[in-house]
Order: sequence, then structure tokens, then C-alpha cells
Amino acid sequence: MEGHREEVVMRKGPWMAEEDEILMDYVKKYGPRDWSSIRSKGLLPRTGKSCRLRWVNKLKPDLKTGCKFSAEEERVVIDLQARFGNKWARIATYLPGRTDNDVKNFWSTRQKRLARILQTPTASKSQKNNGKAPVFHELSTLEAPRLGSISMEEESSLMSQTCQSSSYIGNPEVIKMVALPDLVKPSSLNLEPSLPEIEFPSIERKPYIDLLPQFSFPQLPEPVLDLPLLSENQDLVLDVFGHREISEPENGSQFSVGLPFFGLGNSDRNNVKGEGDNPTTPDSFFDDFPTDMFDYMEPLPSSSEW
DNA sequence: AAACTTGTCAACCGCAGAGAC
DNA sequence: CGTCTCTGCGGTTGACAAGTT
Repeated sequence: MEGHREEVVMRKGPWMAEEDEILMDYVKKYGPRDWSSIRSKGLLPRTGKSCRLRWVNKLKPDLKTGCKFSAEEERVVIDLQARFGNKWARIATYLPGRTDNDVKNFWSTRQKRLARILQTPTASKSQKNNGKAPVFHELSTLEAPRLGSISMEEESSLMSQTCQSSSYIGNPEVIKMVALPDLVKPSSLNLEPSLPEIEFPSIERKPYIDLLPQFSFPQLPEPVLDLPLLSENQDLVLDVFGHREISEPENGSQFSVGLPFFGLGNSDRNNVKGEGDNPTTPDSFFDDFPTDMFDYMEPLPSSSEW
């Protein structure tokens, strides 16, 4: 136990500009590999892991650092998460300029928000039916179903369970999130079994799984496996994403998810009033919602197009 | 203005697979 | 075949910023 080896204390924590510079120089010279030799060459008192992580998440060229996910990117993540599960690295290959860490952070923020909303429905700022919503039990984990494998029956019962609690109905935030192809796994919700089931009027409802072609994979960019390829295919990528704009304006626009559950067809999102004045219709039910809750949604095709 | 909450980001950790020895 | 090292991935945490009360 001489302790002569590894006298260099490994640095941890935030990277300094000088360290970044050294790391960049190293990659320029040797390429993004042999991370451990950065330490063994005495260039940086950092582990190879740390160096690699820094490069991948911050220093690699063409990263969209500091830009919020656009509506399109959100759509892609949600769609792919439903398909692949938490395969962040894989998902990130479909998002030029995004790292697995970015995707992971985006998703966990979203999950946290959903969990919070579901746990304390009355705490939502836009909540109007104060005191009417039942309190939810502790939520364990939230996991989106694998849409690729979910059956129609499962999806159907999933939705009806999701709609069982009136507190969902009163909570636009929940609707907003659940309307995305990302349903809370009902088994994890611990819903009050005795709650009366909300009867939705028999709306002609196209199961959203059938609507998936709206965000089906042919629309997705090819995985971006290599940066040089990215620049070569940039036009293609931009074509798919539609614009060079990195961050969407707050009133973001073309999100083609819609509200498949409620057959909210052809609706101007600022004018969700539909046919029928039945107070229980979903359309009038949406009237109470802040207009911005449909920020990321695009009107569905009219039911006649289904 | 201060306290609190929520969102975002960066970085760590443990684990697993692949390849070299 | 077992061990070691490197690499990559996913989960988690903590710091900080921004927003809200």
C-alpha cells in the first residue's frame, strides 16, 4: 500500500474553460476516442468517462445547447419513447443536435410535471373546480405504454381508466399531457377504484393508435449517426423538421397530435366550440380551458376524413 | 423583498457489453 | 476462460435560474 500511484487527484464537478480547450485540442488531434489517455498523458486530471461525457454533451459541434425542444422535437421524443421506451441514446439519434442527456432531461421534466399535476390536481393554477377533485394517492412511477405493442383493447381500457377520475377532467394540464401519445400507465396511477366512471357521450372516436401515421416513422428523420453525415443530410433533416428555427415561439404551432380521444375534429384551437350544446360534450368541456393548452396541438382532420 | 416552487442543465454513479490480454 | 479496461447507457442528483406566492 505505498500509495505512490494515482497521486493525481481526479477533478470532479463543473468544467473550466481551460479544461474544455484542452479537451477540444485532444479531440482535434486524436479524435473522440481513447478518453482514458487524456488522463494518462497528463493532459487533464479527469477520468476518461468524464472527458467523454463532456465532449458528447457540451463540446461536440452542432449541438443545440441552450435551445428548448421545439414542438416537432417534443413530438418525436414522445412518439419514440412510446415506441422504444427509455432508450434515450437511440431516440437522440433521430434528433440532430440533441444528446441522450437532453432527451432524458426533457422527458424527466415532463414526467415530473405530470406526476405533480396528478398528485395535486387542485394546485394547478388553471384549476377551476377547487375542492371537487379527489386527492390522488402517491404516484409511483409514470411510464408511457409501448404503443408498438399495445392492443386496441388495452388502449381502450387505458383511456377509460384515465378518464375515470373527475379530477382529470377538471385539469387541463392533465388533458394536455394525456392527449399526447403518452398515457400514464394506469396500473401505476392507483386510481380510486370506487370512483364513478365518467360516461363520455358516445363520440365517434378514432383510437389514437390508428392516428399514429400522423407521427409515424417515415416522417421521422433518419437517425443521425455521425456528424459529417448530419451536415451532408442537413437539408433533408431540415426538410423533415420543416424549418431552421430551433426554438419554437411560445404559441408554437404545428403539432399534429391533436385530441384523438375526444374526436375534437377540425377545431380552431382558439375556438373549440363544436357542434352541440350538450354540457357534457367534450367540446364544451374544453371551453373552460386556457387557449394556450392547445399550443402543441394541431386540429385533427375532420371526422369525415377518418 | 423574501421565501418557496418549479424547470433546466450538467455531471456523477453504477452497470453492462465488447474487446484485448 | 477469466480478468481488466474502455466505452456507452440510463438513472439520479444537485446547482442554479426563473417564476410564483
